[in-house]
Amino acid sequence: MAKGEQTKSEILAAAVEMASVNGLSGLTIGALARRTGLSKSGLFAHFGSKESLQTKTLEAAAERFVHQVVAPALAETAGVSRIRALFENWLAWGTAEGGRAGCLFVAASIELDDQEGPVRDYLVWTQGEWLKILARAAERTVAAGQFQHDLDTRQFAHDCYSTMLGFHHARRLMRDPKAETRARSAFERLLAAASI
Amino acid sequence: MAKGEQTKSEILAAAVEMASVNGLSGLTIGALARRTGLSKSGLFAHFGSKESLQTKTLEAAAERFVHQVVAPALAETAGVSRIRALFENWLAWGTAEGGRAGCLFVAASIELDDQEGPVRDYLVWTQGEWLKILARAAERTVAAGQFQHDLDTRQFAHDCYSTMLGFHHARRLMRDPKAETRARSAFERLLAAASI
DNA sequence: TACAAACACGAACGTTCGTGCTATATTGAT
DNA sequence: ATCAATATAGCACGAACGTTCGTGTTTGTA
Repeated sequence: MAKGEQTKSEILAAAVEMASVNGLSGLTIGALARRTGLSKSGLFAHFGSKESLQTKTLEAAAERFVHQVVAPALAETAGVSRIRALFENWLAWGTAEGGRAGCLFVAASIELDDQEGPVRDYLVWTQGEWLKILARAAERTVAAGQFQHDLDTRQFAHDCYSTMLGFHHARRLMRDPKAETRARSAFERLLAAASI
Repeated sequence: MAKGEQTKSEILAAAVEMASVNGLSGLTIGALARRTGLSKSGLFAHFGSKESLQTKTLEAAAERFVHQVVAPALAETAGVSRIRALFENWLAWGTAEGGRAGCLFVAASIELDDQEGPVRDYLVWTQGEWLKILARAAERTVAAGQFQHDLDTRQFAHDCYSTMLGFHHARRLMRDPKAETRARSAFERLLAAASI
């Protein structure tokens, strides 16, 4: 990896962390430069615009997400156990880094829901992909004979994600010690309702 | 109402709208002054600090929320119909103003989950109250014999709110035309699982 | 070893941020 | 009509914002 790429990926690693805490608009170039030990202009040159930095940060987060949440779950055999893995990995992902920093995508989803532009477009795309991944996992579970054959898999994906969002709220804002218990309880009921 | 109070409540009405779109940190004093036709300093004098403005904005939103969501539901007879009213009113609340402007509390919940301070504290309090309202409505439904007597009402409240958050995501970010259908479907399953 | 390309820096731009002062209107009670 | 209290405007501040520019410093290649 060339020097520039190396630096860029270090910047983006810090950017993902910072944006997870302060949001994408709270991700300022000055603060990011201070944190990475670069000058503002030196850092800026890597991206050309704040908007580009935001998009690249989301891309970097998506790469991590695939690595930490999706890929390990695909290692599980298709069916309920894979769905369980997706769910558990997501909980761990949203809780990572010692409890600090919620899921960047959740934060961005709220921040950008009224802000038109390419950053929003990219976010919508990733979120759509994530829902598709959940739906596809449900389809495979139907095919495996573990879920009802007439299950609305898109609805199932939607309900799963709602549960995750509820967890995020309970855990990060309310600091409810029962957050994980609540989330798992809701998730198990979803599984039960979908199962044969 | 004295002149000052009149102006202040007009400011806060605009502030709630603006913060619903841009978030609490995106609610800037300059933009708010421009919108209300006041000078920056004139507006500022009403609050003394940005933090106070944010808190007062949340308070104003809470007042509206009680008025539009909670109070009408309390007019319904206790039981499933009241819970349904709470749910439907919430959907309408999050969709109000011609589709623009999501729920300010949802936005603030994400924005403030890592930002310590009195604004966060106040938000946590309101969200706790909201969850209590849902739980209490469930308790009354149990007492009315419409829900199972051993229902975990706090869990029920949590699951309801998760469904609302899922709706918010589907509707505002994804612009899913089926958002309401999906939300109602999930909600009806919740009701069914809790019912006798 | 020379040289071009890639990389990073410091300084400054214009704008907006929140927040103070001080003075002037506007208001409500006497 | 007078006067004190309240309400708003004007102006200025230091800091931070994203961005641009010109200039060095590394780096890989010829």
